[in-house]
Amino acid sequence: MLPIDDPLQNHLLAALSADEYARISPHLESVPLPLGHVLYESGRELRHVYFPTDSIVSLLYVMLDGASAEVAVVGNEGIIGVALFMGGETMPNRAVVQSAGHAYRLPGQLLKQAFQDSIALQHLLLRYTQALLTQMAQTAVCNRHHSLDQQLCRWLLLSRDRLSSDELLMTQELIANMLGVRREGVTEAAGKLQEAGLIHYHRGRITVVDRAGLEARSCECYAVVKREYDRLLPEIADT
Amino acid sequence: MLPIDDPLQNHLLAALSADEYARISPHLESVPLPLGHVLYESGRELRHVYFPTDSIVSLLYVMLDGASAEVAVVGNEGIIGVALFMGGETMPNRAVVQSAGHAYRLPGQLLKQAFQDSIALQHLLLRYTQALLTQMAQTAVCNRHHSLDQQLCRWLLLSRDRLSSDELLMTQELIANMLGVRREGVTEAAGKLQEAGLIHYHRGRITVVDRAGLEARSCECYAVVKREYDRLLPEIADT
DNA sequence: CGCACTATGAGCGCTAGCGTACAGAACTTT
DNA sequence: AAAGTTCTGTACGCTAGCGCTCATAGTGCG
Repeated sequence: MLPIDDPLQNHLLAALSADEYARISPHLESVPLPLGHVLYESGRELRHVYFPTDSIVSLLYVMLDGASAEVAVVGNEGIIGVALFMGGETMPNRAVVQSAGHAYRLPGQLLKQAFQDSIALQHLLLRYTQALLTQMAQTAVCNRHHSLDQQLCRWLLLSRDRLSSDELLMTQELIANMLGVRREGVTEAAGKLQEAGLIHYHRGRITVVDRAGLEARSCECYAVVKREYDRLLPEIADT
Repeated sequence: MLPIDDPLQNHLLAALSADEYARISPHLESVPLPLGHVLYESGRELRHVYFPTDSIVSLLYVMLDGASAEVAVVGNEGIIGVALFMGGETMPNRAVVQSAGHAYRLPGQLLKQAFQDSIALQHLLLRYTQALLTQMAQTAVCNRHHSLDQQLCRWLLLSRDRLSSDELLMTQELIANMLGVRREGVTEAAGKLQEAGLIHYHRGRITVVDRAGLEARSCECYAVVKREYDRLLPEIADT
């Protein structure tokens, strides 16, 4: 059993060879990620990349009028800050902590260097980025075609997978912000799911009771994304 | 003035150094891309990558029930087949010709090799991929929050930019499929735009009359995406 | 214990876009 | 010229989700 806050809880870090890991591990720094904390602000310079361990971070776009929508979610399977090794340096999305926990961060320069020096790391990060690409594409599709009910199922499953726990600490208000819908809409949809015995929730604490039921009720988007993550990053498949 | 069908009409190819270009140009093969042609089918093996010159290709996800939604659009600023150098080999999106024209294709193996060998090419393609990432993210946001009117404006502008021509050959039916909406909805929205004097259309031929007007009527999504493309790929800025 | 705050529930009118059906107009083929 | 096909316009009832408002029930704190 790993300690509560171990870098290797992050699957990308865990997938590194002993050599690679030895090289960067001295520079890894543990940071607590409180709920709502903004890890990265749209368009800003990226100083560090973050490897979540037991936290979840949402990438969202915030519109001029303040409304927002999540475009992807990152947990211990991934990394925040792909723009660094992709060469763009910045990106137009905010990164917000959606489920409190921890992450390890690494100075951007070090990651860039490692990316150049190690083909294996490069391949790993690029495959992760492709998975992220798929997640974003599927979010677009889901936003277009699927009902709030279905989207909520997808979202709960994505969160559950990334925490490896059936208990999620998040209010309906927060979920509404992520999905870019009304809070009341989430209340209603969540009510139906509870009615159906798939989840149980109470004041900011959601428990997934029937995971298979959620999958059945979700749209295909969840499965498509999960399949791509599993295919592209076999080293992380566990849930 | 470039000849009608010159590889250098593709901005990525044009951005290569003389050396790099000399190395791959013997393997470039011109292919005509008729309207509706499926360049790549979801999940299939990728034999070639395609560099559009005077055509536009849509990446779309096709759902189990047959409904579809575009997740990104690629023209002469880009390349079809990022999954090859990203390491995933396949992706869950179909690539369909949305505006007829031509592209140059290159055997996948050759591109992979070139990607490994040339840092400059690598950086170029990764920056392009990041721009694509932004486009997908913004599509997700747009699908969530913006009206069909606004989305149509965005879409017309994206197409116009990629053709460098005010005349687009596409039916409302086609546009509806891309946007993932009803054909009647497009008829109505396009009617309003024509009413307002921004476009003129007639049986599959749309003319952008007032480009600035379209931008003003579009949501911020168009501008966000355009700004990122211009920033990440300065060598392509022309429109 | 009482008070303030936070999370959830519920109601109501409104609108965008859907599904469907049909009609006319323009272009193509014979 | 006639017939068929493709594209566009119009209409109508329907539903999901919005914006808003207010009520209730837990929770934490002085």
